[in-house]
Amino acid sequence: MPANTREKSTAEILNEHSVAMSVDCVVFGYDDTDGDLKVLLIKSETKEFKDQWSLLGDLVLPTESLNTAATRILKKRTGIEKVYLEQVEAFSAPDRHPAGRVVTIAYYSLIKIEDYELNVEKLDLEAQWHSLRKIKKLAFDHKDILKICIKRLRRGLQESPVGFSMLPNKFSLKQLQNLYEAVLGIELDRRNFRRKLRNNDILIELGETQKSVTHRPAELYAFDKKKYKKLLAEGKRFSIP
Amino acid sequence: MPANTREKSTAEILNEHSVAMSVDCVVFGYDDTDGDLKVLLIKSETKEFKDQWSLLGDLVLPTESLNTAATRILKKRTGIEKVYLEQVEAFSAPDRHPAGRVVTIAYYSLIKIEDYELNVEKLDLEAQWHSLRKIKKLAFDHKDILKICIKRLRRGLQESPVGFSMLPNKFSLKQLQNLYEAVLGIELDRRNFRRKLRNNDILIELGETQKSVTHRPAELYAFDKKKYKKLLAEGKRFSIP
DNA sequence: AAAACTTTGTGTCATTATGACACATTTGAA
DNA sequence: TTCAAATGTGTCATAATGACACAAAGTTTT
Repeated sequence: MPANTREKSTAEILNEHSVAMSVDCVVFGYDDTDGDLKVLLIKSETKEFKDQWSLLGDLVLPTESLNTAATRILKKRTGIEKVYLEQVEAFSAPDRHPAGRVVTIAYYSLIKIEDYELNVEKLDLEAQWHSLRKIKKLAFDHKDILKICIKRLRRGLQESPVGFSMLPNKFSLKQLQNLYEAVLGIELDRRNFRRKLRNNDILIELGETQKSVTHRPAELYAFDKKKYKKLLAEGKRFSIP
Repeated sequence: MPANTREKSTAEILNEHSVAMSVDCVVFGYDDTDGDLKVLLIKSETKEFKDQWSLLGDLVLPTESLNTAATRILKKRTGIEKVYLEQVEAFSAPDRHPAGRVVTIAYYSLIKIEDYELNVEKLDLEAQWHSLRKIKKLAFDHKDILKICIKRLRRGLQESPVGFSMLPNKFSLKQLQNLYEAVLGIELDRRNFRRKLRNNDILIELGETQKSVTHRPAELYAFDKKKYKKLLAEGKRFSIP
């Protein structure tokens, strides 16, 4: 790709074209206690955005891939190693960072809030969950990034079974529906939702029921990866609604 | 995002984390004469990939956004200014470029082959069209990039009316169907395809017909942006099939 | 001039997916 | 025992889809 020149070496040219790169992660979690989709945020460490909340990000090291950087950031900020992670988009407005040129690659990631909470004390984690609908302003262009990431999450949720990454391993269909409603921002008919799930056949009924509820307890299910692969192998696609 | 430190300035830190960035464009065109989806390629200018074909790319300048870089590359390589352009994904394997660290952002772009051909002589353009199904090997990781871009194009084609960017302003439904079949790699039923188009109501019948064909001439249509906006405003989505 | 050829253009029908909706079931609490 | 508050299931009308056959408009051939 470098233009042909007589004077400069390729290495010099690369060096002259260098810019700082960062990775910013939108970490989604679903809180069934209040039915809100939440995002992990930290207080910005950049003085220009003092006291403002920001996404979880860091500069990319010169020798690591972007996925590695994203994984590293998530490990550092949540203590969790294996997370659902998806690259979303590069944000590159030349003036997006006050200290200089920084191109950032946005990722979104899905974790179980309970997994994070387990690590908070042990690892002295500082990120906090914020309800999506309450987030007004963020540092840098992080609000834009968040917006795009939500779009992507919505799409993902409708055409692949990613939602389970935000639920406990055992969950009720009601919880699953709540999650879909929270993310998509629409109401779903319980009966139609359940029918759809039944037709897709990607869940396994655990034979257990919800405990300590003051009404009829719900059946608990788990996502069955094998069933899902089988569905894909048959050329079918998971889709909601 | 930069870590807090006592010694180094933020500018220094950014500098130490700098890497070269490039933009690589997959330029798609549809050739109705042979029914093939094609891609513009040039001979690689990097000595390690001498005589190999490569995507249209360049290093990103320190002050331009990625979209600006992509537009600049397309202008230079095709002479066309207003093109359909979509950012796809960042490719960041640390060893993907032999001369050093270069993270590349892939774009795909749709143009009319005829528009390109109009400029070839005038601007002495060197890129050439290659049938997708004949491309075996490309420089760098460009084959991987191409693969991902095709996926994205397929998705785009099914859920938004982007195909028209690769057709002449006046086209027959047969041409449109050929394009869909070429891109998606599947056969479509003519009657069902036309019904779908009719239901989406985004075309305008021009009242003209195909000329100099040895059989019944086809009606010519144009894509109607207003109709499409109206469709979206009604909350409906364009989809094929 | 008529017949043959080639491709465009349209309609029907069975099947499947969707959206709207009502009632029975299971638990704990009163 | 009854009540309250959920979970869980079935039906029906409508819309979307896939499979399919025949008529229409040109050109070429005879």
